[in-house]
Amino acid sequence: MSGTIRATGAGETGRREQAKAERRQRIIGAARDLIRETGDTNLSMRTLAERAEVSLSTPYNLFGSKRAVVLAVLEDERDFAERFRRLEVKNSVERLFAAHHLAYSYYTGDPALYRALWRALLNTNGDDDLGLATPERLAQTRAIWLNLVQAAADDGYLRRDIAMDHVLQTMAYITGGTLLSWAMGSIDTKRLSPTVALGYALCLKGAAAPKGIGVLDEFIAKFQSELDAIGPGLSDRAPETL
Amino acid sequence: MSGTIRATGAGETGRREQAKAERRQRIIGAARDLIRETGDTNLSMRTLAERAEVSLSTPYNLFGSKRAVVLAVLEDERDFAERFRRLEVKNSVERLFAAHHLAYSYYTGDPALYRALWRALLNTNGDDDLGLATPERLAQTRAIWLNLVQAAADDGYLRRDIAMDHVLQTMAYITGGTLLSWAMGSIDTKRLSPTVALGYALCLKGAAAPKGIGVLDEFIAKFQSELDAIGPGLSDRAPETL
DNA sequence: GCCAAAATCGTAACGTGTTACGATTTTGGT
DNA sequence: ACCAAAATCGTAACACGTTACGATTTTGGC
Repeated sequence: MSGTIRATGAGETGRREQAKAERRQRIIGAARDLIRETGDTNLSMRTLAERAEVSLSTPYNLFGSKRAVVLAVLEDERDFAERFRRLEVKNSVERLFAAHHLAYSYYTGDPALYRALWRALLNTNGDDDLGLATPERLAQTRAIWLNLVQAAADDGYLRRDIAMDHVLQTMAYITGGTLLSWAMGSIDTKRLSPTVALGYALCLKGAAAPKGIGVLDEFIAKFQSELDAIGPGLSDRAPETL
Repeated sequence: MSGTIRATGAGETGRREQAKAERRQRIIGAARDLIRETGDTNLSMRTLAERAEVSLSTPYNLFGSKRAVVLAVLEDERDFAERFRRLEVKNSVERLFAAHHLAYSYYTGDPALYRALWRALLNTNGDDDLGLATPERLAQTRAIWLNLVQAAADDGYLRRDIAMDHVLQTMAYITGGTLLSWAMGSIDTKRLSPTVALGYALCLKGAAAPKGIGVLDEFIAKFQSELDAIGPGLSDRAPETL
C-alpha cells in the first residue's frame, strides 16, 4: 500500500530533495571558500563545479546563474533575525542604532568576503529579474526595520505626519549607496559603519519629533567625532554626486 | 629650423592627436547610438568597433576597457556646470533643490540611455581602479554641491557644528543608492527624482538650524505628496535594508 | 623626400558565463 | 524487481571582454 508517506508540502524530505539540498549546500560552501581564498577572482563556474564535485550544469540547474549562487552565499551567511532578538537597550532609538551596528558587524567582520559578494552581485550580464536580495529575505529584513522605525515613532521620537515608509526607504538608499561605494573601493572598511549610521541619524532627525531631537543630536555628534577620529579614508571622493 | 611649432602643452593640436580625438569621438558616438537603439544589449566591443569603423584594438588603445568607453559616453552627455549657471531662485535652499531637479532631468529625460549606462558602469569584471566617474568630473561636481550646501549654511539655514562634508557625503550616498535601485529596475523612473529629493530634504533638515526648519519642512511635505500622487512604483521593495 | 616613431590594423588566442542535448545515474511507486 | 520519471553528467558550442603580436599605415622632424 504505502511504502513511504509522501510529504507533498513545503518540506520535501525525500531522498531526492535531500540530495539536492546537499548539492546546493556543497556549491554554496565551495563558492564561499573560493571567494575567501582568492577574493572573487578565480571564482569561475568551472572551478566552482570542480570544487563542489558537481558537473558544470548542476549549478545552473539548482540556482540558475552565477549571480544566484553568489546571492545564495550571501544569504547563507546571515542570521540577522536570530542575533537581533538578543538586543537589550534603553529606548527605541538606541535599539535602532544597535541593530545597525549588529547588521554591519557582518561586513566589518569579514570585509574581503562581503566586498567580493557585493561586487559579484552588481555584475548583471543579462536582462534577468535583478534585485540585490531574495524577495523573502527582503521582506523579512524590511519588516524588522519597519518595526524599529515604527516603534521610534510610537514612542514619540518621530513625527507622525512623515510616512515611515519614506524614511525607511531613504535609509535603505543610504545603505545601498554606501555599500556600493565600499564595494567599489572608494571608502575604507573602518568608515563604513559610522558613515551609514551618521546618514541614518541625519535623516531620522529630519523626521524627528521634539522629544527625539536631543537623542538624535547626540548620535549625530557621536558618529561625526567617530569619523573624524578615524581620519580620511583612502579617498575622500564622494560617489557620483550628479 | 622649425616647420611647425610644437605645442607641448595640454592641448596637443598635431595632426596625430586630432585624428586620435576624432576616433575617440566616433567611438563614443557609436557607443551612445548602439545603447540608445538596443538598450545596452548588443553593445559588444566587436559591433562597437564595426560601427565606429575602427579596429577591435583601437577602443582598448584609446580608452582601455569597455567600462572606460561607457564612462566616456556618460561624461560626454553632460554639461551640468554649464546649465547650472542659469539658475535663478530665491534662497540658497531652493537653489539646492533646483540644482537637483536640473541634475536629474538628464536621467528622466532619457531613461533608457542612462539606465543602460549605469548598468554597464556597475559591471566590474576586473580588479581595475573602479570609480563611478572620472576624478576630474568627480571633483568638479563635488565642488558645485559643496558650494550649494555651504551657501545654505552661510545663510543660516544649516547648523555650523555639523560638518558639511558629512552632509554632502550622505546626500551622495542617497544619490548612489537610489540610482542603483533605479538601474536595477526596483524603482520606477517617475519616482526617481522625488525620492532622491525627499532624501536630501530629510538629511538636510537633520542638519538644519532653526531658520531652515520651516523651509525644509515644506520641501519634505512637497516631495512626500508628490510621491504619494505618483502611486507605488513597480515594486515597493526597498533595496537591501541589511 | 626620407626615416624613425607612433598609432592602428588584422587576427588569433585565452578564459569567461551561459545554453543545449544526448547519455547516464538515481529515485520513487508499484 | 521493475519501470518511468527526474536529476545529473559530460561535453560541445556560442558570444563576450580582453590581451598579444606582427604587419601596415600615418605622422613629425630633419
